[in-house]
Amino acid sequence: MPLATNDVRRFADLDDTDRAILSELAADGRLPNNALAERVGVAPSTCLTRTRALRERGAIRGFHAEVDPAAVGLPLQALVSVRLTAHERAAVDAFRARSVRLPGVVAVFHVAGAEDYVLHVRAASADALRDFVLDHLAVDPAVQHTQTSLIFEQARGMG
Amino acid sequence: MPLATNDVRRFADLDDTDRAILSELAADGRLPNNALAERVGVAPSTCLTRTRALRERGAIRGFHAEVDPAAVGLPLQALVSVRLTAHERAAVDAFRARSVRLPGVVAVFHVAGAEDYVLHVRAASADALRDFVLDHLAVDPAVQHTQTSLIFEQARGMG
DNA sequence: CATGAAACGAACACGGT
DNA sequence: ACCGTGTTCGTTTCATG
Repeated sequence: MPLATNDVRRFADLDDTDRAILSELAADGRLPNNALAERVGVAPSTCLTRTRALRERGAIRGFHAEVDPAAVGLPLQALVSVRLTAHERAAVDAFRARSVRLPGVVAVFHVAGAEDYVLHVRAASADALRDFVLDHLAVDPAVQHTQTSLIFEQARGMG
Repeated sequence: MPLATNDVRRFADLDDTDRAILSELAADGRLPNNALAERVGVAPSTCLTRTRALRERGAIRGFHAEVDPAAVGLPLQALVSVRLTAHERAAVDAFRARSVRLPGVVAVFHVAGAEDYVLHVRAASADALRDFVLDHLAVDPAVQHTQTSLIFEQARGMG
């Protein structure tokens, strides 16, 4: 089946007000609607309509709390580069589907270049990180090679 | 001065209810307090107290809208590995402080291993991505080498 | 398509258990 | 500490320009 991933209309008709709303909500996802309306310079009800439209268009994918990894007992983070044995579509898609469900996986990047995937993972300890790689990746016949880089520090940009 | 980065009390006294709240809010940051209370099995006022405490403890760092990069005109994403020329603390910290303020930077990871930093960046086009690397990284005397890997697809895990 | 007013529902502070 | 209640405030809908 053909994949219609090119939704051009997405950012074709994006107002200045829309961009302002996205920017404000990216910075503070719990900003009340009336406060948001005042910041972007429209009436609250108008702002609500805009925000709902952005949600339904897919411009806003969702709202999430940013949780301190250490608070949930996962103080360690790592980037794990993964090279697959085969590169057909089925094998690649299957690996992505599997990896996103693994415990501790924050994000999965399918990348171009020498490596196929980069996994952003959290772990409770160095042992747990090692176990994660060995038990879930190294044993996977689809995985040819992995390289784990511990994250010393992470900082968020502004997009 | 010594750096007190080991705040053990952070997850020393974390209730089962607290963990449930964090999990729910990570999945849906706009979940109303009374609905959240029902899901975790406490009274709304209790739930509000818990949530506020988690915020002030730093367990919840903030709330953010997840915005589709394509919607804001930045359809391309990449992971840029950066190796620095010097590895003294001052140089490393300075680079992090600079890189998080660069336009299009989503996240900055200071990693162990062959590379020093991995930058998660967004760009409007291949040209814009090239310009970003050349204008902001290649010209930086603190940067020895970079390697850019285009992101084909990104998926979020469940933590 | 944006606006204002009116009904609805949630957030917040208090006193009680 | 947790819970129920009342007040305050934000959200949502509808009618209108």
